[in-house]
Amino acid sequence: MAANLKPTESELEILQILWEKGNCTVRDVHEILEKNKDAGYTTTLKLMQIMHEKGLVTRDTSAKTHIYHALVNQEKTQQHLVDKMIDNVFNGSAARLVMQALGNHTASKDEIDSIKKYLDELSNK
Amino acid sequence: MAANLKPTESELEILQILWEKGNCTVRDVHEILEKNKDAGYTTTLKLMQIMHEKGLVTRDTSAKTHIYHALVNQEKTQQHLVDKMIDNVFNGSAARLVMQALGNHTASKDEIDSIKKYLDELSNK
DNA sequence: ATTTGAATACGAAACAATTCGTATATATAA
DNA sequence: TTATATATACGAATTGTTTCGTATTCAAAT
Repeated sequence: MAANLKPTESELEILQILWEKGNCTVRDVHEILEKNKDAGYTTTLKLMQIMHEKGLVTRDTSAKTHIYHALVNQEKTQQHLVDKMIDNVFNGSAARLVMQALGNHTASKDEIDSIKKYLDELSNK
Repeated sequence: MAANLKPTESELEILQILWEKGNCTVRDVHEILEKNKDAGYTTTLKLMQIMHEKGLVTRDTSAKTHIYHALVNQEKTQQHLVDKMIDNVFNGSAARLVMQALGNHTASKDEIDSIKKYLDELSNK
């Protein structure tokens, strides 16, 4: 089953949690989600079941409480979404996206410095 | 009517054309869309009608053939989408998005230079 | 005047994403 | 052992997006 690189928004919220935590139960995920939005427990459960059907996550069902784990790669998924946005929203210009991203979103000095460093490495290749 | 800053994917495709061209008929838009995807004329028409209902575009209906014009601001829309992506996909880190955007998407030397210049201005403010 | 071509309007089907109610199983504490 | 709390499974309602068929209007060419 080919890994789906275009998760929906809800799926992405869940993936982010799984990427960070590694292994989670539905309840783990749900408790974190609840902080920012409100939806019932069974909604989260259903979403994660669908994600499993789609091959976005694996789960260990050996115990009563299942343990979920992200199956799609974080970087690849991010890359795919960024590429799509560059194409879809910025007419193919990565630079325009970058400036837009840094413009209003007040990156800290540290962040800006690390980006500069990164750019230097990039141009020296 | 509050301007909708979260256009759907199809709407975004149309907005991009309107942002670039300024004024367009449905046919203008449709002919450009057709190059990349295939969908019937009435599909494009319907989408643009819906966009009008939502307040994403205005149109001049004084002649038989209506003329459409984007009503939402390009930069604001882009900003909104980028912010959402930073939040949604990169856990709030603009820097991570920037690096991901520049990493694979091989920005040209010129682009990289202009980004550097931009960053310098940013840190001197 | 009639035909033809191109435009809009509108409804509805097809598809996708989200939400939640209810049934059922299972472990644990009383 | 029974009650309770917590899990999963599953179906279905709801909402949003996309697509297109068909009806109608209007202008221009014949």
